[in-house]
Amino acid sequence: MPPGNTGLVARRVVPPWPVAQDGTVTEAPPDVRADTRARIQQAALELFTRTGFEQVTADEIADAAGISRRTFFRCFATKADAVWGEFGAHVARLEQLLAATRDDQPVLASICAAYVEVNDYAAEDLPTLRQRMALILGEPALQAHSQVRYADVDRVVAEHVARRTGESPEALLPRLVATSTRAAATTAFEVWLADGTTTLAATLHAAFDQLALGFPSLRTPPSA
Amino acid sequence: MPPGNTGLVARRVVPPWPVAQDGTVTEAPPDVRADTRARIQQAALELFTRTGFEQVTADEIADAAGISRRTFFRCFATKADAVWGEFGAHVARLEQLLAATRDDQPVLASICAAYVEVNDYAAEDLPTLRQRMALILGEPALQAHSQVRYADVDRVVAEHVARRTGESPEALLPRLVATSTRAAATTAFEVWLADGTTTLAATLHAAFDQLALGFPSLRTPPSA
DNA sequence: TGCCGGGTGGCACTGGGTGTCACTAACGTC
DNA sequence: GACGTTAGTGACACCCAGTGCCACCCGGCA
Repeated sequence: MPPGNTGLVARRVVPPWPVAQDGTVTEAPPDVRADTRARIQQAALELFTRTGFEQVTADEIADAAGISRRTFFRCFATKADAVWGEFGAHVARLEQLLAATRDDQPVLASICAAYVEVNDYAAEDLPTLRQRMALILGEPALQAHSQVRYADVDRVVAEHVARRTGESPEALLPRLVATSTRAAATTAFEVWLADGTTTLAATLHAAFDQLALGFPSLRTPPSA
Repeated sequence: MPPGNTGLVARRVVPPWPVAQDGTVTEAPPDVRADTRARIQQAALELFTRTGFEQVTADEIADAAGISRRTFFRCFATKADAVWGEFGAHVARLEQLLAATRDDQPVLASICAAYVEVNDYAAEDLPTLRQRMALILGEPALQAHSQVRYADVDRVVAEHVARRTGESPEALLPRLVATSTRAAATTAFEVWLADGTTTLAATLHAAFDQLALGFPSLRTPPSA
């Protein structure tokens, strides 16, 4: 991912097969599909951020990425999916982390640690992450779509809780832990985005602490 | 709202202006728009439940409701909106209930009580509620759309918490309480729907208790 | 050389949603 | 009673997301 490419994305001039950013031609395209996917993602993120998700048509993204509209929809089932990087891989990683959890740790702590680790991005990737999350949390259409993606996360977390407690993944507690921890995670993301001075990890921990302690600061009514 | 009309909805035979279910013509239509809205809702709910949300076209709903496609989209901005009854009124009522809360009650208890009261349906309305919620929680497209509607709920709850704690509605705690209580509410709905033996109110209370106590059953690790 | 298979582009089609215009039924006014 | 006004409506054209289909191109392989 070339940094310093904040300007225009390649437009139509991109040759059919991958040329590295410095201009050298990679002789044997290792994975054509992955390269186009990446180019499309970059173009889409750029356009969405500049103009707004609804205002950008699939044709415009395709043009900017130097491919056809049809190819765009072959790489991403939905306009919205172009924003979600390799989210499936993230969910898989979350699942692995949860599976590797030691049983002597409280369940909520395990989940928190897994969330923190999955969202532990390198410093140079943070700008892209902010861009992505600002879109997902800000654009109504993407906010709606997110529910479908998060359903996978919830399923994974609920299954983990169910394993730990011996209940069914369909029972109240596992589901509730899954949905409320995800609520905590997304809220932490929102606050982190809006704030800008704190770490994502710190905000996640703060949110999970509140949740795990049952919102202690709310426990005592003003008791006038 | 005429009960006992579980059969087919009016199809095309409906005259341009309102005829009561028994056939008598109401001379002066009291509120044409509200009547068409109700007819559309009923037709949409019926068709969606029978065939699936994605499979039903706006034309089919319009036909079933005896109006034109254009009129359908004038009454409901979206196919999905036809499922959400008068949700705006529910949010407004939730807001009133929260505003009327006594300050000597713990915040979470107030929110729980408000949720329970807003969702306190008469026995004869429960079937429709189940139908509606089964669609919203089951159909991916509606599940996605729900996020947008719930954003209003979250805003209302966050503002209430902010008032009670003196924080900004944009701060972590108010947002977190809003999103996680909503998570609790929707999870309770899911479990209530799937179960069928419990009360919605009881399930809501159970979920809120877990949340308010910080998931006590998870607190102690197996401590082998 | 011919065959095969994957990535692609072009094209037509469905369906959600919108803007516009014309029609009609109330309603009030002169 | 003729007139303008207004709200609800239907018809039509349009944009755009997404899909199915087919033809093409190109690298690999017998």
